[in-house]
Amino acid sequence: MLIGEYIHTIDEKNRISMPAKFRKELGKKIIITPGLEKCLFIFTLKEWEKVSKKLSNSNTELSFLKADQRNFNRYMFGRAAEVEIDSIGRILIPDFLKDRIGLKNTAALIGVEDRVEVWNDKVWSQSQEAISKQAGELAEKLGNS
Amino acid sequence: MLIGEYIHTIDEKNRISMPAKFRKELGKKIIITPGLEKCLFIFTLKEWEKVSKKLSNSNTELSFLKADQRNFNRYMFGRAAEVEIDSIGRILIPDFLKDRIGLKNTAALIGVEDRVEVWNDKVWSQSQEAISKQAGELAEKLGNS
DNA sequence: AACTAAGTGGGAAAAAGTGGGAAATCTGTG
DNA sequence: CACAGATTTCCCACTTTTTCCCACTTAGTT
Repeated sequence: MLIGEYIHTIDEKNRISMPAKFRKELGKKIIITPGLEKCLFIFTLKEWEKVSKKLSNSNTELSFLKADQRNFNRYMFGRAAEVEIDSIGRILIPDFLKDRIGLKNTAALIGVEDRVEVWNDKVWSQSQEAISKQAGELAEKLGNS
Repeated sequence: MLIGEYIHTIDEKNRISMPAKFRKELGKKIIITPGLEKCLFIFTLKEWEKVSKKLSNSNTELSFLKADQRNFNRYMFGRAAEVEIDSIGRILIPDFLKDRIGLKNTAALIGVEDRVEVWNDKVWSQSQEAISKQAGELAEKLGNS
């Protein structure tokens, strides 16, 4: 399971090292896609298979949302990239994804169960502050559903 | 069952020793997460499995499609850490968790049935005073529900 | 007072993260 | 098609952080 928060730097060559604790689970190749909210999602190949299968199959359940579905899939698939992890655990983030979330020198790498999220570190800490305040509320809400 | 209150110091390397009475039950590895209210939760791996299963409904659907779910998972998983207990019973508290609850030199370790809570010792004693005053009231409330 | 167990502190080795050079590849131009 | 310049890839090296192990101190027990 991928958990925890790590702040790493992005060097001039656009490289960023994956936290050592994530490497075993991530394997050698990963899929990086634009995420929801201002972040990127990183999936293992295995997880990506699951995700893409579910996204494409959900037509059956969500047929009334077809146009939305198409657009969402364009969003997720169209900008996804397969990226290799180098011998010492670093990846290259494509420029178009970097720009999308305003990455500059440092990024926050967040393990969220079955994916890694990449955030501008400042945006991350701000959004966490906001979320921590709501956490109790959210917990109750999810607890009831 | 984990019970009791212990005040321990946190050294310059961010280490804190688990009370000897907790060690057998905690095992070799634990999960430490932000708690609700201003404390951290420490779970055994077994307990964490239960907790995380309840938190994510990733078996049934994609965990990232609902905004509330995303945010709560970021909070619970993103700021969790799997931590080993060293040969003499100490753990390392990640900085981002330490900061969150304002830990400095000493912490209160509280056994609460199936988890351990970590508090800033001063915050703990204050909140205890407050709670003891309400305890009777709280009991009635819970008895009625 | 000696012994044991629990908690605290610190040094040395190992690992993780960061930076940078050189070879290889790509791009565009004459 | 050859070449220069730029970009990418691969590898090595440095620095910082983490991990592992050992030793000291305190408190409670016999």
